[in-house]
Amino acid sequence: MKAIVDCNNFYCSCERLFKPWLDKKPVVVLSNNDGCIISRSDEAKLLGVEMAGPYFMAKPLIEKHNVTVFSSNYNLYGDLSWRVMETLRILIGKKNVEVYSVDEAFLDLSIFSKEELPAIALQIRETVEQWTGIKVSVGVAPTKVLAKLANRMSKKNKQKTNCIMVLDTEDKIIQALRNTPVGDIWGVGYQYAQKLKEHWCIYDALQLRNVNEEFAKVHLGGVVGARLVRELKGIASREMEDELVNKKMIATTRMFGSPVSDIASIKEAVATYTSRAAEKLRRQHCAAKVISVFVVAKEQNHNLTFKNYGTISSHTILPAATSCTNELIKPAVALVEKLVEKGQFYKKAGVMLSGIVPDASVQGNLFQPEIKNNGRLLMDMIDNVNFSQRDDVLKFAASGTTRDWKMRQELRSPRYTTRWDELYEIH
DNA sequence: TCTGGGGTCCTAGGACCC
DNA sequence: TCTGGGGTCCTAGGACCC
Repeated sequence: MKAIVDCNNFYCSCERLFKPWLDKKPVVVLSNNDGCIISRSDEAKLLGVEMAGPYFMAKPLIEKHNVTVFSSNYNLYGDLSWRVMETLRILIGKKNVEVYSVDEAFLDLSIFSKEELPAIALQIRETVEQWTGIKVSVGVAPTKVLAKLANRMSKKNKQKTNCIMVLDTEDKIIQALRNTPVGDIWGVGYQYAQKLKEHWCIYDALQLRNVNEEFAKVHLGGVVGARLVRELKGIASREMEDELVNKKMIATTRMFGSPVSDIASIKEAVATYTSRAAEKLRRQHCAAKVISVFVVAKEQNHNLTFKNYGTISSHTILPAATSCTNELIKPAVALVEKLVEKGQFYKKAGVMLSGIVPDASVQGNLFQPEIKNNGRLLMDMIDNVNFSQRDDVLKFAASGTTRDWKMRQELRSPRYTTRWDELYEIH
């Protein structure tokens, strides 16, 4: 059996932890640039504040009901996430925990007997809350997809379920599937849900479970769909994954605080993103062979959908994989030069690193037979200083000093647990 | 001049997730 | 005026090879 542990309204819970007077009060957390709403407390949900809705549209409702609003504070969330995951690792063993996202982890519970599972689930929920202050929900079932489904149910009626749902019999599973709309299954997104309903009158999870694998293969994205249907049937087809797998792509992308047309500013932004991406790369002890840059033009025509419009990108293949910021900034800035048009306003830019290899195995080439790693020592030093002092004490000149393009983040709370000068104080 | 079958590798793009 | 950021996996199709 498998479980998924999911933190309830995670970002909101993190904020409340240090502001207990917000308990039972409506709270929301905004995305970067204070663009849209990415976490809501139960009270905010009840008021009808939409998930992923633009902040400016929800603002009247938010002000009317006195909802407390925060900009996202990823330092805080990241640290609390680590505490939750560490608690899980202590409780059921490092090997049996797969961190799936900042607020979710899968657990392999096959070391326990079926009879023990409800008690184990309860112990997990209580211990995490006691040790970290974060409330979690636990869903238990034979497969990951069914565990996700159980978790969803546990959250639906918290009084009744106590945030725990164990689907350990065929009857319970069938009942659960029947009550789950097809679009709420993990792995069925908007497109597939529409298609299933319109073309084949498949509305709930039980109906989807009863299709044959061929159908799933043809209509739900090949082997992915076939696996999904097997999982619904209770046949585990998404196994626990090894952690510590290195990322195959590393991206740093941001909206600008307001549209920018000045090419020098865009270069600064891209240089800054490159530094950040290179840090991530070094943290996993890797080097990258390909760097891509994209910019997104500001819409000029409101009939166009805001997403994906006006994105242009280009990439450079480096002579040898590297993780040195300076070696990456140079091609990145050259790409900006190539992409950006004079007079055009841009609202977003990003840097992506791919062709990622462990840095122990960096391949030289004919013209650059020997990879000198002096740069790496310098980089480590910079990373250490930036980590122990504060972000970007040391940075490359190309990143600029004024940063007019920086995103808005007007409502961020202190980084209580990761900065000495922002430590929580009791008076 | 015209012509097969089988394979690999790479990239772009689509779908999904939180 | 104002709509996030960071990932994954898979497939189709083109280039190239024997």
